[in-house]
Amino acid sequence: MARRTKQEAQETRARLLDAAEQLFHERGVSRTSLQDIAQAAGVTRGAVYWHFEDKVQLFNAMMERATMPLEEDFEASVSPGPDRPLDDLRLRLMNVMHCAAFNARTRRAFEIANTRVEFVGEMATVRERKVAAHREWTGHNREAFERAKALGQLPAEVDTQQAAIGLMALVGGLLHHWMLDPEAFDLIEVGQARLEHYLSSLTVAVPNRFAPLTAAERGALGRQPACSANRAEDDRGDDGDDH
Amino acid sequence: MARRTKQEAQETRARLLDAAEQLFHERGVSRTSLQDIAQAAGVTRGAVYWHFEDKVQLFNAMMERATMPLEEDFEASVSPGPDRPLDDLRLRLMNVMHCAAFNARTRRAFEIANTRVEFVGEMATVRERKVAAHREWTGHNREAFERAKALGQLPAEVDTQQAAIGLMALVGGLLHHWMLDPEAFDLIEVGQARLEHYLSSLTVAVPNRFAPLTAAERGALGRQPACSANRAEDDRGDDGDDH
DNA sequence: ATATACATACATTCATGCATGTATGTTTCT
DNA sequence: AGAAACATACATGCATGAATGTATGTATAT
Repeated sequence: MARRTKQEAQETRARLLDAAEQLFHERGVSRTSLQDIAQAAGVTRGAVYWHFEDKVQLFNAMMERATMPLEEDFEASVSPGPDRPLDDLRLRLMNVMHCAAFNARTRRAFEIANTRVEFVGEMATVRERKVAAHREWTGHNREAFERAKALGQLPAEVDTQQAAIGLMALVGGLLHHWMLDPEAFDLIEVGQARLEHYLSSLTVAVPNRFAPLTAAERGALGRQPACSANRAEDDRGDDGDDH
Repeated sequence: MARRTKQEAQETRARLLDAAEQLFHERGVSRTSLQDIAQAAGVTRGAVYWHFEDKVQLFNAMMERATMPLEEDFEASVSPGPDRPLDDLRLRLMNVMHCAAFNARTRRAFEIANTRVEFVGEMATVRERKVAAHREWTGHNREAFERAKALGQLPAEVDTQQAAIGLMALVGGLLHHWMLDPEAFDLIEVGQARLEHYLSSLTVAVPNRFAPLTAAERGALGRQPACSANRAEDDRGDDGDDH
C-alpha cells in the first residue's frame, strides 16, 4: 500500500474511530487492542499510529466525536423562550434521553463511559471530563431554577443548588439504570413522566412528611452490620487518582 | 515457606481480598495483575491460585464480601414497623447512603463497580449481578409503595412501578454523582433532603405543570443536531454481550 | 503419611512502541 | 507542462515486557 489522497485518509481515520467505538463497546476499552481496531477498520496498526498518538488519544477522539454534537446542542437549541426556563429545561433533558435512546452513536458513547472503561491511570483524564460535564449541567440547571424563581415560576424557598443536583441525579440515574437494563422500563415514557413530576413538584410547596431522624435512628445507621466492617487501617480519604 | 495453620491460611485469604479491594480501587481491575495483588498481600501468585480459581473468582469473592453485609441488612433491619412503609424505605435508603459515605469497604466496592471495572467479557457476570440487585431493589421499593397505598398513605393514582424506578434513579444517581465528585455536595445532607422531598411529593397530588410535547417539539428531538449522527450501517439493537 | 498451603519455575500468549520500508500523492522548480 | 523533490499514509517487522496458567517443589500441620 502507499499514500492515499487526503479524502481517503480522512475516511480511514473515520473508519478507525468507527471501529474503536464499536469494539470498545463490545469488548471494553482495556480488552480491545489496537490490532483489533486496525483489523476491524481494514488497515494495520501502522495506520492507527499515524492518525493517533496512542490508545488514549484514539479514545479521546472517539468520545469527542460522539459527544460533540450533544454539547453543541447544549448551547443553542430550539428553546421555548427565555421566559419559560422550566419548559426549556424539560426539552433539553428530554433531548438527552432521546439521543441516548435513539442515537446509536450517543448511546454507545454513554455506555462505554458508564460500564466499559476504567477511570484510572491514563483514563483519569476521561474522568475529569465527566466531572466537568456534570458540574456544567448542574450549574446550568441551577441557573434555570434561579431564572424560574425570579420569574415567580418557582417558590422562593426552593434550594436551587439541591434541586439542580437532584435533577441531575434523577436523569443521570434513569439513563444509567436504563442502559444497564433496557428491558426494565421505557426510557422516554418513564423519563418524561418522572422528569415532569420532579419539576412540577418543585413548583408546589410539598410539606415534608418525615420527622427528623431520631438519635437512635441516626446512631443505628452508623452501627448497622453493613457499616460494622469499618477498618481504621487504610481508610484514606483520597481515591488513589494521583498515581 | 511451607504449610500454614488453617487460621493462618484464612488470614492469607483475607489479606488477598484486602489487597485486591485496595488495588482494584486504586488502579482499576484490568490494570491490576495477580502479581500486584500477591505482592501487596505479602505472598506470591501461588497463594492466589491456591485460594482462587482465577482473577474473576477473586473479584467475585471480594465484591461478595464487601456487599454481603449490605444485602443481609436488606432483609432484617431496624424498621419503624410494617405500618409505616415510607419511613421504612427512607431509613433503608439513608442506610445505603450512610454506608457509601462512611464505610470504606462499601464505598470502595461501589466505586470499583461504578468506575473501575469493565462489564464485558468474563466480567459480564458481574453486570448480571448488578442488574439483579437493581431489579430486587426496584421490586422492594414498589412493594413498599403498594403497601403504603393500601394503608392510605399514598394516593391511589400513583404509578408504583414508575415511582419505584424514579426512586432508584434518584438515589443511585446521587450515589454515582457523589462518588464521581465528592466535593460537589454532601451526600448525607443533600441525599436526605432530596429523598424526603421525593417521597413527600408522592403523597400529595402534584399537578403536572407541563403541556404535552407538541408534534413540532417531539419531531425536533429526533432531528436535533445531536441525533443527526444516526447511521444505519451497524445500528444493531444488542450490545454485544453474547460473546 | 498424607493432604495442605503455599513458593518457584517455565511455557505461552499477546499488546505496545518504535524503527524502518515503500509507493504514491503533492508541490515546486524550470 | 513535466519532472524532480518531498511529504504523506500507511505496512511490516522486531524488541520488549508483562500477564496468565500450569506444573512441580517443599516443608509443615494434622
